[in-house]
Amino acid sequence: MSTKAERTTAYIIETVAPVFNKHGFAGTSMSDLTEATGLTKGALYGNFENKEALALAAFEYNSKRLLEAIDEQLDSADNALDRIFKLTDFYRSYNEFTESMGGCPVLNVGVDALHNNRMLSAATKETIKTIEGKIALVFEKGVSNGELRLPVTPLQFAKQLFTMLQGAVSMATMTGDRKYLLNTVAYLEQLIKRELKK
Amino acid sequence: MSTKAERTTAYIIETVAPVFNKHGFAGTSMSDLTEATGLTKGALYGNFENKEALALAAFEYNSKRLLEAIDEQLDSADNALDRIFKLTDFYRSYNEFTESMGGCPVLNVGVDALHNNRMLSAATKETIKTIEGKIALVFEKGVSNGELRLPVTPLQFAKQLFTMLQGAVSMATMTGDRKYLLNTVAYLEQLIKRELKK
DNA sequence: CTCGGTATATACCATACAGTATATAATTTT
DNA sequence: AAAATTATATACTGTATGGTATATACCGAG
Repeated sequence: MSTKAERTTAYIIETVAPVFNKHGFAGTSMSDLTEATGLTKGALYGNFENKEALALAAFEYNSKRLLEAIDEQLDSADNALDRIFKLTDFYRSYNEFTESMGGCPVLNVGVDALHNNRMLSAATKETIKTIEGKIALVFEKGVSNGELRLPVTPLQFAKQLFTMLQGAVSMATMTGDRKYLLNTVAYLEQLIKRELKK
Repeated sequence: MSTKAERTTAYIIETVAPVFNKHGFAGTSMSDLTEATGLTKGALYGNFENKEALALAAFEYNSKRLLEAIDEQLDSADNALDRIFKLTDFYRSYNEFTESMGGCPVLNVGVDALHNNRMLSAATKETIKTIEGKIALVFEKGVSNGELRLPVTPLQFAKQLFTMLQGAVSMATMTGDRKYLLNTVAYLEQLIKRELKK
């Protein structure tokens, strides 16, 4: 079993993650975090070197949760097309899924950190690459086993798909209107059926 | 001619706009702004009530510039399809266009302000609505004069188009890779040609 | 159950923050 | 060009900031 200290560290990360994600790095103060956790600065600084390390751990936590959810979708079918459909369908309720994180970590941290924090910005770029890679892999297999055809390379198509999904995420986030997600996914599904099905 | 005071106010807004857009509301300090403008707090507070009023004026300035650029595209052809193509082509170099603003104001402020500033958040929502409306109007005319057909309502299609464009903007911004813009626009152009041309 | 180590709380530091009162300088108006 | 007005600079608040030193409480091993 995990030691008390480890559980405290984990508790801090979980609790702090949505706060950072919602209010950004500069918009989150250490006292916001003591308030959210019910702990004191001594506890926070005993477990993390500084504010940046905390923010990074918080993002990595959210990012990991997202990547695991995406993996779950992409592994829950036995053919490429259905895997992609699982993924697109997942995005229909993406807002609900990311609610406990304080919103989409890729979008929020990606935009917040860009001109403000090198490490956080690099971390979001890495997450984006990882997601695109995961999607591309599914397309690749689908092509190599003759299940589907692509107008461009698998990675290229994966990037295009993810871009459209992130567009919907971005619009749904900014406006608070989930329809952007629903409509985009509906469009993508018919596009995939029409263009990729062999 | 404009009075000196008016010119100072305008100068402050212009100078401050990219700073706010890059670093966000909480990430921008009043001393960042005195530094950027070469003026003192006295001057800033003489022209604006507080930091929030400054940030709002800065966003409105960037937003207006963007809306004018979009109008310019949508007015520079005599048929609906070419107007839309002007717009999509504009997004190929959207990163360059928004560089002097410190990035896309809709994306940056929309994400930054969401959980942090009601007025700024409302202002971005308004800008989004305006842009979608402008695009929808072009589609509407194109339909009513028999130039093109749409699978959904004009506003619905405009929203879908803008969502995809903003997705590319978002990805290009976060990764620093312009290809997201180029590829998305290329895709959109062939989509429009194939689906809307009557 | 007690001791040694570790984790958290408290109290504190220097600095930066948004904002203000007032003095001084610059611009309009007459 | 002087007077009246307005705009900017300076000097200053009180508070919040990230971070630290140290005291205290807690936990786990013996």
